[in-house]
Amino acid sequence: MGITDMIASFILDSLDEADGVLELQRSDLAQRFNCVPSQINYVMSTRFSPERGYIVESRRGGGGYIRISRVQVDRETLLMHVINAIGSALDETSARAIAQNLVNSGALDSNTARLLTAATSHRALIKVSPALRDTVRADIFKQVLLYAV
Amino acid sequence: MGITDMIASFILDSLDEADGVLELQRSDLAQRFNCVPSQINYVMSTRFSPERGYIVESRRGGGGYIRISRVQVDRETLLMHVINAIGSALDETSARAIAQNLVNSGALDSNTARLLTAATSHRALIKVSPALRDTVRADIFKQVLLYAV
DNA sequence: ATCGTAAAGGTCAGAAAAAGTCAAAGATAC
DNA sequence: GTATCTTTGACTTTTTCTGACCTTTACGAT
Repeated sequence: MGITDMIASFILDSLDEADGVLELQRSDLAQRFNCVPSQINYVMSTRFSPERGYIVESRRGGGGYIRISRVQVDRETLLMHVINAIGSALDETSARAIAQNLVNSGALDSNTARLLTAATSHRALIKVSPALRDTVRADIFKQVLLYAV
Repeated sequence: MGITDMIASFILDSLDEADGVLELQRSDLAQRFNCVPSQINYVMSTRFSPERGYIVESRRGGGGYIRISRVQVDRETLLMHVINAIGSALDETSARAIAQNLVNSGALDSNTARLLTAATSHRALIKVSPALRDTVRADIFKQVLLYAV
């Protein structure tokens, strides 16, 4: 088993103990596993991505941290399907449609849907280059579903 | 938790007790937290800026003081003010702070704030080129606020 | 009134403490 | 063999903390 998987399983264990929310320091963790700090970033992006049902927040500077939270199982079941279905790009029309569907199926209240639609609207993303726009829209959409629903 | 956050939360508590207006002495506070006085200025400018909804006044010389007051305005005025104040770029830290402050002042419910924070998070915008990121964040933020009004 | 001094608070730049990025080198799997 | 996944480290950015030096104000002494 490589370092990445050891670190990942350590974090998984800690998450269990800590009831789903864990705050740690990148350099500590790196030291514990005897690897460079940037390895931790790799673990985060490959093992604790939103697609896998985790929220990762961090802060730099003195007293900085990395916080990992697991989304609730119930919610996970509810939303993972949608999040996975979205994939890596999402056009505006589909975004509206998905939001509307989530409202229809009771998974989203209509206010949230409205804001989600606003956040991923053409107007909000007008400055993003057209080539990237759908990708960014997908990221925002997924991030909001994970966090805010 | 670093000194800055301890001082900030001490002030927040005192503000609550004191009904929104608080007068204190820089050197006292510094002594209480065992730090240099200029640390207090740092706390003021990073945690109690007007952007975050506070007014800080002060006076030098004998009997000098620092007065911190929390501003209260009605929801729509506040939202519009914020929308206008945001300008064309917004970094992630400020976005979070503004959202939190809008919650504190009752202009946003915490669900909306979470959504807003998620939609404008670093992770949601990671694919946007760094040069554009703060601009796009500002656009999304304003767009969502407009629909939240 | 004026001046001097002590008692505040303000500024700014640099050091220190984190975390992030990215590309290249090394492994592994097929 | 080659494509994908890991590992590493040099460099960057953000945030906090500190101290040396500056400005403003109050209060007495003259």
